Amino acid sequence: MTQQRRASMADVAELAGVSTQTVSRVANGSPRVDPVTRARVEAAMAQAGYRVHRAARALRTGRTGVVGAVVSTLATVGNSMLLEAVVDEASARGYAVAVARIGEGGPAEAFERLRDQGVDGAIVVNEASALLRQSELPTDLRLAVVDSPPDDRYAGVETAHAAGSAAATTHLRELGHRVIAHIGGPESSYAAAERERGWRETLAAAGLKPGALLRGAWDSASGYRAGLELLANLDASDPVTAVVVANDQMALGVLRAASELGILVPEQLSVVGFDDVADAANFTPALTTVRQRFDLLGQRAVAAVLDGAEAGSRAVIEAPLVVRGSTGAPFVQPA
Amino acid sequence: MTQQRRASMADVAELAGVSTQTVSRVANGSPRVDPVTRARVEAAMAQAGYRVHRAARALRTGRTGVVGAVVSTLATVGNSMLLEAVVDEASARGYAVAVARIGEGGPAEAFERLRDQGVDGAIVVNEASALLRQSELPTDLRLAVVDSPPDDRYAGVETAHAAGSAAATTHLRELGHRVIAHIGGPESSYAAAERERGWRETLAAAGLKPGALLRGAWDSASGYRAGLELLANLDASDPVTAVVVANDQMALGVLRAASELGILVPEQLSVVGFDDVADAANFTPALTTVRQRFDLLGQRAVAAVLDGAEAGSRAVIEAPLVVRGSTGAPFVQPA
DNA sequence: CTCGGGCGTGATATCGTCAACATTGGAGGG
DNA sequence: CCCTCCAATGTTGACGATATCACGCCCGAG
Repeated sequence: MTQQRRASMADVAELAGVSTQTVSRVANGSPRVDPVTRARVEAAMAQAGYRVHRAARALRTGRTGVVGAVVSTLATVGNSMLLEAVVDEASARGYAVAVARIGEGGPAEAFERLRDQGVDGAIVVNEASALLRQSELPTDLRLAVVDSPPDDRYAGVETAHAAGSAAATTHLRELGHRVIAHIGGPESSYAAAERERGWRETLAAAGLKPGALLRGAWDSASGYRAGLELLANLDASDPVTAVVVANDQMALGVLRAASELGILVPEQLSVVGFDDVADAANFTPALTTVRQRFDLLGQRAVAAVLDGAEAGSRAVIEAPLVVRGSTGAPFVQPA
Repeated sequence: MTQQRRASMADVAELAGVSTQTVSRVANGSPRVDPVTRARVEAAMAQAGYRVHRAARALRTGRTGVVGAVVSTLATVGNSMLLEAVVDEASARGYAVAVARIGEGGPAEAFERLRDQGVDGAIVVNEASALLRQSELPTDLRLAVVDSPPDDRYAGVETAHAAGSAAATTHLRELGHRVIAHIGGPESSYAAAERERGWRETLAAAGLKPGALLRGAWDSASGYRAGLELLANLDASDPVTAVVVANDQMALGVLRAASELGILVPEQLSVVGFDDVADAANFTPALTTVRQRFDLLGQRAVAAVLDGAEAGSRAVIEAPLVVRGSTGAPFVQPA
């Protein structure tokens, strides 16, 4: 099979005995084409192996059919899952996804690359809130930003962090826990702040004093360290019996810390995570956690960009609590 | 600031008092431009905020400046890290990366989307070997495939899986271990097969009989199950004292299994992983493992596509052993 | 002094598609 | 029966860049 020049509309038009304009109409699903003609054109397209030349179309229409995804790193599970969801949704809509990573040049450089590439819009993936503030946001680009504070320069999409965290806290309270601690994410993170708020406000509403508040950096090592610190003085007068952890990886670290200290989960300590990563059900014990619907987040983010959500709008994805084995009623010390 | 039409070469040309062709030459770094003229054109470009219209260029030249990345999932750390490296290297070369995920339609559909998009080449990320066999490979696309068997339809890039695994095995043997087991990855994986081979051949070369061989599915839960099975009959006549695990996540599961069974690592069992994920140094104990250089893999893969490596060529990235706390000399039972 | 050639630059045609307008033919109303 | 109108299709040109060729100019060799 010799490698031919790719077929153009002109080739198809000649094959089908119509004008290129009619081929164009068929290619774009215009209703103003006779069904018989349409069938003939479609047959010719198939025979010629025709496919639209997207660069030519982009040149003519000014739209490229590409959305950008701005990402700081793919090392965290959440970012990767979200990117995957964005790719899936964009693909389903016939769009391509171009990934731009925020590097040493900062977000401005990433946006620069995307604008250069001529994307039709861009999605900013997680944890870019701090970055966005210090940077010039492009005004000529449709922007959807995931998990960042409300801002009328872009359409926002976020998980119901506070509500999810509140559900976790309520779950613990209803089990009978009175001293509920929190291990949060980094201060720069909007998601972390919201999850902390859900915990704090739920306790306040129930008339309970908040337990200890520690912070980690999302990774399991920092969760482990925070866990050790939290559990160090368990024999105080008012010992913690439950902890809401801001993500699953840190919760894994807490489980390890408890295990090393000989503290039984959930008998002596109940632990709730956030994310519901793939392994969460396989932790020891299986982790009670708040599920993030990355698939929905990705869908809504893509929709916001492509369907033209207004800047300043917010879409919030619910985060259901998934109860597993790491939570239970507080252990009552035998008299 | 009113939103202007973006500047074209004609605008810049008029500003600088030259022809569009000269602007084009400056934009493309042609040497045949007088330095004075070049400076004038560059000033005009800056003033007009000019940037090349990539669709127009693509239409004329037939090259889009986009490389595709074909990926089955981003849920595994390795895939994500590799994608990140590919994005970085491609960006540095002025290329964009379009991500196509292998979905229900199989690899053919993913390639279809990329061809549709008009990419200049594509990189197939990890673990696609089984998929590739059953699928029509595009012949009109420059292809670099990571971690798949040699094939003269594409340029291959891979980690030195066997060598890395051999180094791990040798390390254990030199510590004095005689019964060294292996927990491998899925049978469909080329990387898993190579790592198993490194283990097996090293033992054979040393005149040792291979220990038990179990398999997992890369995730920590399957590593945990394999670990439990492996450690179930430790008091046999010839008990295993060390295990080479095919990746870090499964190694984490093994560590948990050992911990639950009260088996001390490394005193009673030495464990080696593969990957050197970010958390590996924070496992309990810190994990001895073989480091995968995803950054180099990504660079070489992009280079293979863009610099035109020949189909059938192979690039191999060395994988150094990182010794930490999970390996030690075998425990000698006191007489 | 003339001629060849390289260098910097410009003019023109073209890539494949689609928007806008033009054309055709037939149906339907007065 | 004619005129209007609309559906179906065609014609033309432009989107922005670059490949190609052509044009002066200057310099050095003969």
